[in-house]
Amino acid sequence: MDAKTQARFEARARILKALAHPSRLFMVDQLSHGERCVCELTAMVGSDMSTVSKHLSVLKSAGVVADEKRGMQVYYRLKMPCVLRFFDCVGEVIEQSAREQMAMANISGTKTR
Amino acid sequence: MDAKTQARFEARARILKALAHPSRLFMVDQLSHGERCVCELTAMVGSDMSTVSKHLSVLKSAGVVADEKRGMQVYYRLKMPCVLRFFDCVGEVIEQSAREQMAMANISGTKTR
DNA sequence: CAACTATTTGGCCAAAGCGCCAAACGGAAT
DNA sequence: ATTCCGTTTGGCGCTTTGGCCAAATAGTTG
Repeated sequence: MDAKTQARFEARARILKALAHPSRLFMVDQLSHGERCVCELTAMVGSDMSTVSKHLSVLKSAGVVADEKRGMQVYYRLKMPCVLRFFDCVGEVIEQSAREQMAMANISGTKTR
Repeated sequence: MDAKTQARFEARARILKALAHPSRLFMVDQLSHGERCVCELTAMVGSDMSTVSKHLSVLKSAGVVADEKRGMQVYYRLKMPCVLRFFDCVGEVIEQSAREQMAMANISGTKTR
């Protein structure tokens, strides 16, 4: 794997890594319905505001969201709505896995994984 | 965020986390061209075979790839080709970010990030 | 069976990620 | 100017990840 290829996949991995957290996915999902301020997201996610803020900054530096201070709050919005397409495929993977585990359980009493 | 929602996003995050590593993305990309055995992937990636094997097992338990032992080797194949669609969007994000950084650099000598 | 090959597993260690708390910041209101 | 509010940043423990090595496995070949 030459340096250029390496770099390309590292860049891709950075984006995916930014998305790879339940709270962050949830926030992306919320932002797909329109912009939200940190306080709204904090209330929805249910963790400390500092935690939420850090999650948002991860998404921001990955280029997935953008922020804008307006009045007293900071509003975040989804910058790359195409990330929503991920969810379709991810959903498929999950359902497929679920189906297979069912099938496995039926064929034998063998425990999956 | 109720428990059900929580669970849904955790499941999604697991998949993305499995993909969120340069070597694993590279392997997924390779597998999109057809199945490969561990030794082939090891040669391409350039790390220890044990490392590659562990990466593959991460992808496998996420349900992204499947393995099959044939002859002396274990062949892995892409189980959910839809993950390839991720790359398009990820590419967009990267290009978009690059463009913005360029613009930033032009407007002022301000350092980005 | 012994030697070999391809792969997986366990162990170790360094590095990264996560969540909370407390402190710093910046703008708004009094 | 002081206080207040929403937000970000720093720091600290804790868990997880990643990569190498060495050892265990499994199937093959001589």
